[in-house]
Amino acid sequence: MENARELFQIMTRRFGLLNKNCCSIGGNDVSLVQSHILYEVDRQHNPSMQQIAETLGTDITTFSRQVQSLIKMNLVKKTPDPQDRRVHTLALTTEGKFVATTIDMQMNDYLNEVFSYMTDFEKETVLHSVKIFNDAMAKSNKCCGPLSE
Amino acid sequence: MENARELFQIMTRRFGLLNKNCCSIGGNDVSLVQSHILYEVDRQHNPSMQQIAETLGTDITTFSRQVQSLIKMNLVKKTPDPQDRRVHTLALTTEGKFVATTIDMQMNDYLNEVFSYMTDFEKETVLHSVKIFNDAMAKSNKCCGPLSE
DNA sequence: AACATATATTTGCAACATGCAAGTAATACA
DNA sequence: TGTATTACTTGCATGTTGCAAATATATGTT
Repeated sequence: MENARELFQIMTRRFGLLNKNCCSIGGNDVSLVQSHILYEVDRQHNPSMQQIAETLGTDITTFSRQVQSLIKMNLVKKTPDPQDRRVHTLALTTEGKFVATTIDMQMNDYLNEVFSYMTDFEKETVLHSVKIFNDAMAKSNKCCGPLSE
Repeated sequence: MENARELFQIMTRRFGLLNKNCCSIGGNDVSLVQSHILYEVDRQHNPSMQQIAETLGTDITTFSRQVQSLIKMNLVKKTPDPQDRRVHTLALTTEGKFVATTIDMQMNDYLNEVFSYMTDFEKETVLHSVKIFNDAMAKSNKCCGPLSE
């Protein structure tokens, strides 16, 4: 387990598996993609469809349909922008906020469990490292564009 | 950007986007899932279908079909085990090895580019951190099982 | 040997996700 | 006014997914 790609490959796979499981809240069965949408809608302030789709690297047409599902599930609401009625801004409903918060808590619970196998110092080092790595990725131009933050 | 989940969410999303793009080698268009299969078949010694499917957390039926595609693309070969002819072991073809190696190189190139925005010390810290984190995840029982290594 | 049972893999099917091309609706600009 | 641009939605064709059921081989029991 020596090269960089190997380390990241394993990490992201495991993290992906985690995400896959832990997205059923109450009656709602939220897919991984949908949980990413909820996350970003929550994070950004009254984002437009385009903004979120671009952040997530999804085709806008696929995204449009995903949003339709989330609206049917009553987790997201879509409002035409009074300034420019072509754009539609997204927001979480009360239920959507609840679901997003619950997912967030579950993920943090899991991460804390993982951190419990480390010393406090290691935990801080890991968190700091991820931060450094994200910042570096954001600066990179070789791939994937800037993508928000 | 303060909580742990947030950091990991952003990181895995970006890394996922990266993976999405960089899997076209020569005439072969390899999907993300397929690149993970190539990676694991390469890593494990004459693995069975089940072994890889379980490592990757994919349903065996989906996996069976993915392998069929890879065989059609001439990247993987499947041999019935002489000891127990129910099990079929997987191996990369020469072309498959080439593709897997190329993907690996591309990913490492990208990672090195990302690392170029850090000091050497930071790079070492990040790699060490991912290693620690993977080990901790492997120990965790809350989710996702042990899953190889 | 004959039979039931267990295991490894494959196929049938139905649901869903994806992205391109083409459509609609609203704005901008000449 | 008319033409281009932008934001978003629908049609379609393709691909992925996983459950249930089928096949093929192995193992255990009588």
